[in-house]
Amino acid sequence: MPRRPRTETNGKPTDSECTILSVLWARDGATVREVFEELNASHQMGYTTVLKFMQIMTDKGLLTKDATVRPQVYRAAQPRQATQQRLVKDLLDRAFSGSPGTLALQALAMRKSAPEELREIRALLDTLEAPS
Amino acid sequence: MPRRPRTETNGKPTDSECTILSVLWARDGATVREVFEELNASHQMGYTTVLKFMQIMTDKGLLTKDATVRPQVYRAAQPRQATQQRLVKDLLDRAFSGSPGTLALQALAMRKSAPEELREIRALLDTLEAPS
DNA sequence: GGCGTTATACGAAAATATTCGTAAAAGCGA
DNA sequence: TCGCTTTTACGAATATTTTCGTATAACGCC
Repeated sequence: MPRRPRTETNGKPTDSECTILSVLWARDGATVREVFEELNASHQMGYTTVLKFMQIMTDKGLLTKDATVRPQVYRAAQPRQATQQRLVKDLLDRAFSGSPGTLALQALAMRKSAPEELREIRALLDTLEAPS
Repeated sequence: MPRRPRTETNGKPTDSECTILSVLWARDGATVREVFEELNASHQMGYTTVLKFMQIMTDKGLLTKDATVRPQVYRAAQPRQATQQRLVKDLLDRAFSGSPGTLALQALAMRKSAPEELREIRALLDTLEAPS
């Protein structure tokens, strides 16, 4: 008989949660309907499905909601970068032998990036390579 | 009454599957026991659990197994890079607004990378920046 | 060949994630 | 205020992932 509950949270938001967070990061506050409008276009997700996710995420502490305004406004509880950092760390450990360089290479090779970003990366490389 | 089966596979291996793939990528072929030994150290995962995963993954086409040798030997069915690519793409779309540069930056800022990798990245940046 | 050990197959419980229906609550005009 | 629309709350079916127990098969040795 199967057992062993194993309660271990890696703290990482699920795929769907990331999708929703992504929308919120780009807007700094949005109603369920607004999020729904955007997700319904790309993914096919019902209104109450989105609502439910946002409620669950609020319970988990991933979102905060302002209930003083009528259509309630939700916001990401954690800064974007902090969450992204967790996601990257997880992917790194799980599928890149913890090698950030390999991951960075794969990411850059994926699509063409903005020249601006490339310059930023170069700058970061400078600080990383020349510590002294 | 809840419905809507929704059968949509994003093709991405699950977290546990990635963990196992990671071990196989580093060895080019391993028995269940070998994978187990390694995972039991880091994560706490029972022997049959690992076995089951590897069987499921074989069914899914993620692994191949050589049943001609006695302790059967498993291998990743897809090249490492191809799978990593899929994972990166998914993360990119889901949490980085599709911006590879941002992801690369986060990855590099995470831990210190080998100087060698940094040079590789710089080289890649050169080809990306100076097309002509 | 018989026996103890290791390996594989099979099945299913438990935990988690995803999807909505439905009903109650809140707003809004007429 | 009454009825209609929009928003929230709640609960639950489904699907997916993770976890193993147990049973069977294969080996290795004596």
